[in-house]
Amino acid sequence: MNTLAYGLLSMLSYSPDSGYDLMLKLQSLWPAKHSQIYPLLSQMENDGYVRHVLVPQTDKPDKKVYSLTDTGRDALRAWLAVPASEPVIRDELTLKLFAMDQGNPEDIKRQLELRVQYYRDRIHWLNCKIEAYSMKEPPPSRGMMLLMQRGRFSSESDLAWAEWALEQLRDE
Amino acid sequence: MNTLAYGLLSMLSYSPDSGYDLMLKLQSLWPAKHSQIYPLLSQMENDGYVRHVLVPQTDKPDKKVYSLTDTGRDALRAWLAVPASEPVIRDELTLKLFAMDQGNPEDIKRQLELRVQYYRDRIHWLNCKIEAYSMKEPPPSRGMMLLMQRGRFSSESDLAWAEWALEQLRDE
DNA sequence: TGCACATATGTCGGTATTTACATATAATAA
DNA sequence: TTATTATATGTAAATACCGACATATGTGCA
Repeated sequence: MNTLAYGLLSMLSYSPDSGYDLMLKLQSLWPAKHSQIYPLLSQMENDGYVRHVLVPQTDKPDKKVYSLTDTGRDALRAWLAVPASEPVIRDELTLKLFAMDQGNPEDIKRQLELRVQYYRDRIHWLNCKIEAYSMKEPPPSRGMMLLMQRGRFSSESDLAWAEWALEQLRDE
Repeated sequence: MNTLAYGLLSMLSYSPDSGYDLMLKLQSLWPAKHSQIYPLLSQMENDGYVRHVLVPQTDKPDKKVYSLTDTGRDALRAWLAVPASEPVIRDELTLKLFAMDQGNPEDIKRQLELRVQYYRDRIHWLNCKIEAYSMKEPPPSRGMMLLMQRGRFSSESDLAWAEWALEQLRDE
């Protein structure tokens, strides 16, 4: 039971779901490919944390819908009580900025511009999501709201930094 | 040559350094354990990107000091020109917030408080580092300043969010 | 009809990363 | 004296993660 496994349990605590959809929904919280998700779900089922039923579909391929077992819900509860480990951020751009004196300034500027666009897109996506959720009945969970606000906070701050950094570089 | 390897080349582009010190200095940019650094440095030396000399010390154990070769500097320059991949953030706390309705609210609050302290410490550490650098002669590289400012931006924003989130939870 | 694409699940091989095991030197504190 | 800590380097085993390969269904478009 690694962090990804608890991420799956967390998702399933809301509602049963297929591996495919779990994979899509997890991307913003704990990115993982389907090749990591599917075997992990089998293993978790083998260990008794989840179970699945086959759901036939007419408009799409059939799917396996997983749900929490009591064991799974207990494991989730226990995990929630232990302090979260520190966040890890891996961003190649920080390394390139660090070494930028060795390269072409234009290349670095182009990469910062790409990053500015990345953050703008992210903010737009978040705003759409927040709007969609605010229309929902019943209103989404507290945790969900906290997370979406966090996305806003940090994306706005990252965007502000990237734009500021670009100005710094243009001034030279 | 993976991202970590380019991180090492980036560090070495400033000055020759030991594997041990490279490991320490990389923690804030691309975290890695010594067990990953040492074999990678050997391999990079084998491939001609770096070379090392043995430096005896009297107050500490002897060390291997690595430096860039011309091949290494060329590789670094080429890497700087290709667009950086998107950042990856892995934070267990986001998953726990997402699933918090399943657990004890007090546990979540405690973890948010720990995180508030984490960001405060980080900001303090960054401020010390920025002050230390601003006294240096000659002044540090542009990239270094951009990175330290980024650390400030995002830590302040994360701190603000964590404190806001705690208030939200206390209000219930 | 053929093609591309989203949905859906899976395996395999390789790379990246961590944890644990191992060793050695020098300073410092108990 | 002994223990601990920081410095310094390394290996081995296990885990986490990714990219490629593989297959199949249903939709929409040319």
